Amino acid sequence: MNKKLNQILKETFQKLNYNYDPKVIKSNIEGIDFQCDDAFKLAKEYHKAPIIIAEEITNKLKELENFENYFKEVTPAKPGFINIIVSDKLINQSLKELINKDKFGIEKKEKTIVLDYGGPNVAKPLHVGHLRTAIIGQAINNMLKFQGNKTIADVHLGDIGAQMGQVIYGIINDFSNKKYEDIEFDLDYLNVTYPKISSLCKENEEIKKKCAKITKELQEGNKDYKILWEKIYKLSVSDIKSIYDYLDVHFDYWLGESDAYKQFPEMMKYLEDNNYIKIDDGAKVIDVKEEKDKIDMPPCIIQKSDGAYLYATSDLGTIWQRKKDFNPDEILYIVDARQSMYFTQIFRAAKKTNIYNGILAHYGYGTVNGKDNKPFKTRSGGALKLKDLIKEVKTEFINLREENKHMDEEDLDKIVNAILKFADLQNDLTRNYIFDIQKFSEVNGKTGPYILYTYLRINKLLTQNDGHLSDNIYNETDRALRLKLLEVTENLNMAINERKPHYIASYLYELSVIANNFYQNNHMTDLQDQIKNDYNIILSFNNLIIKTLLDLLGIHIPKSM
RNA sequence: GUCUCCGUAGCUCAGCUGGAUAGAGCAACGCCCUUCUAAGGCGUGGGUCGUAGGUUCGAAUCCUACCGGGGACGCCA
Repeated sequence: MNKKLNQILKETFQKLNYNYDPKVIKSNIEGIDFQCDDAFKLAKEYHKAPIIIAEEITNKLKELENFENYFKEVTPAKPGFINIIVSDKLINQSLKELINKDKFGIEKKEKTIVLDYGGPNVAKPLHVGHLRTAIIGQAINNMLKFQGNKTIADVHLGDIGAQMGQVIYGIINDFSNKKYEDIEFDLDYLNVTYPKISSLCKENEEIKKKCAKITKELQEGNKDYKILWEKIYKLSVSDIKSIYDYLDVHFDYWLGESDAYKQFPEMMKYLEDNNYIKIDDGAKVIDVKEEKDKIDMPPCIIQKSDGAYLYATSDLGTIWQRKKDFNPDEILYIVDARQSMYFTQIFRAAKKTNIYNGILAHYGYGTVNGKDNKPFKTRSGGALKLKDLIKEVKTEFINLREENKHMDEEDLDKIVNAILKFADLQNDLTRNYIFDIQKFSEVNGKTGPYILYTYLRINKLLTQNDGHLSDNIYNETDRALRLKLLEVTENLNMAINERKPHYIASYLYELSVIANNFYQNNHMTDLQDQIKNDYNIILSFNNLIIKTLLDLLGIHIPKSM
């Protein structure tokens, strides 16, 4: 509809010899649908008062033969606005077109995009810090897929870092009388051992060194350690997977740093051969300074002076591998914003060395903070485990009211997902947010359950319709709903192009408010056939939108609630 | 210190490619179930958009400075 209006305005501007590409915007003035503010822009160039131009344009518009097809009213206002009330006919025409369009008429794209939104460490449980990246990342993945892109999600496990050496050290100590092959332990053991050794390392330099040695030897391919590594990996990864599954977060590849390590010999040779590497204080670095830099950009260190590889090497190796295996147009990282300078270094290094010349982007999400505005910690000081968070939200929800105690498990889980995800996705991803478990038990107001409830109560009203929408609109709530439905394309485009799921969340909420308003004010019983048919068409379209957009956010609709 | 993100209602947040009277949720108060789910709807109160300048016909939005907060700044990830 906006397109249509823009076009009509453009023609009108041209008739008056104004050379400008006008745009209508949604008006927040009561009773006005759209406004065009471009008379102000023309005022300077043509040396006329904006209001004069606005009047000329409205007068010209009114001369249109088929004016009534498009407008109910067009009026110039005060300093130079042009206020537009569209005709019911235009609304319905636009709605009919939209309903027949594939994917709500969004812009299609066909790129290959790799997404990085996992990053859990093997041997450490998933905690709240992993929640945002998973939820946001999966939503962006869904959005990009919906747009037509081919997406490749890689969990990118931290599977060969310092924590592995520490856990192996712990195991060797606890099972000193057994052969590595015969050692057996379970998840609970792992969950205790890692924090134990990790804190030991902090107070005991000796142990820390031993663990580091194990890590280094593991990275270099020590076969004994590899035996234990595999046992740890199997246990931990299946646990990690089960939680991701619960959250409906999925990855096409379960690669990790250890896979990146496989790229090192080839990559390092390439870097050396092409003279991209400099020795600095005994370490191998890639210089990533640029003239325009406002700060003194440190070089990207890819091999420590003791010969060990580190995080940057592994990320560069991963890019190397992705280029080789997937040849993507873009690689997106949904990672904590605190790493933004680090990513600048990596991206520059990849570009400068011609390892990868496509688009590299870091969508830094804000830190999850506690009420003290410091990164969130539980009372005991650790990070809250995702498993515990989910359990708590679920219990809270079940206890909310009697009916919930009898709800079937599948529906329950869908609602818990909706609560968690919507609470997270309604915030702009780039900003910090205050984590409050209370927030995740909220089911009234701007929440996931509210949207689900809206869908379900409207779904019950739906009966057959013949697919032919009339040109009538029956009342104000009806009109408001139709106008809101028409906004779906614009909102989707914006969300997908900017990779900001919260635009979808907020549109969903606004649509639900209006749909509930409609529900309250229009009873489907005892209506004339024509009206009933029309309502069925717009309500089923309403629910199609809600369902589709919820899907994009990773939220699914329960059978009942 | 430098860079960076941020400061909007009591609390948590939208709005930021400039438009008219700054929006939600929660919390508070009031009203609406003989009619499709009240997990709902309607209404009331609540604001120097951190401060001060600047650009502009017009600034929460753009620019500058300052105040306040988070974060990052070479061998951690």
